[in-house]
Amino acid sequence: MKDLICSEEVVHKEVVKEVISKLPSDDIIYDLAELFKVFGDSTRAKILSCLEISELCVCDIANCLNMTKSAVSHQLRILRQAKLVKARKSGKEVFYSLDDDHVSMIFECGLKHINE
Amino acid sequence: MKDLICSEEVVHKEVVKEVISKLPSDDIIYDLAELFKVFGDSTRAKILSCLEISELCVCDIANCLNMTKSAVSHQLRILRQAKLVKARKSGKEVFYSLDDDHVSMIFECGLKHINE
DNA sequence: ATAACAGTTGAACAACTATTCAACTAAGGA
DNA sequence: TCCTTAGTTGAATAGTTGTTCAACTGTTAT
Repeated sequence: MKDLICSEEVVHKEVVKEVISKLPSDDIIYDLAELFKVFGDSTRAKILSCLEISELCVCDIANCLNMTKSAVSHQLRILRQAKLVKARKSGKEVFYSLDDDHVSMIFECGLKHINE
Repeated sequence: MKDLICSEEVVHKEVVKEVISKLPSDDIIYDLAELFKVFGDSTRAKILSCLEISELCVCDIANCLNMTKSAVSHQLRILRQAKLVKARKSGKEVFYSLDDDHVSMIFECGLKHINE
């Protein structure tokens, strides 16, 4: 990991120093990236879209997406760990719903960018 | 891909039908996931954070992150393709900056979720 | 011209991730 | 009690992805 020479000009050194001092902490950036990584899979994005419409059990989600319950369950675990969905057990079934309203907000932000 | 039996109850069938009809198109969800995937890597998140502070050349970004120019350049290509950053050539150097203000908005949304 | 530097690019490799499969738990109905 | 269904889980596999390395282009300075 060298190759970091860049120009030895003072201007560059000072800009770099300034940027580094203003940068958010590594932890925050890492957490942010981890959060967006969860949104960054179309299966999970689809699951979240479903849950924006209605609370659903695993089987119904699987039917909506034409996927196996197992595949859906694996993704739900990731969404649960990210605190994006919550589970409610009722008899044999487990109903999932969005854990807070940030999900819709984040989707909205993304859509604004996509629609130029 | 079977295993989709779920209960044969009418209620379930109707909910699934309703959700499917209200779901955004596959294309939109795919594009959304692709966008968030770009944010979902801490190197790229860091680069974007740097550019939120100041326009920077590749070498300076590499110095800020303590990475090689090559690694940074690869990530900048991804950010360019996602239309999140734009490039301006000046002599030997290429200066990068944020392409629009959605980047900051999306970061803000993410932070709100992280801070519970 | 030639040397030095900024940046890009493609191939290779290692690390990660999503889906499948099979085995399992738990709850309800016969 | 036994069978069926809903859901979860771990291991395996196939596909994806980030970094490194080496080679390359283009610009500036000597």
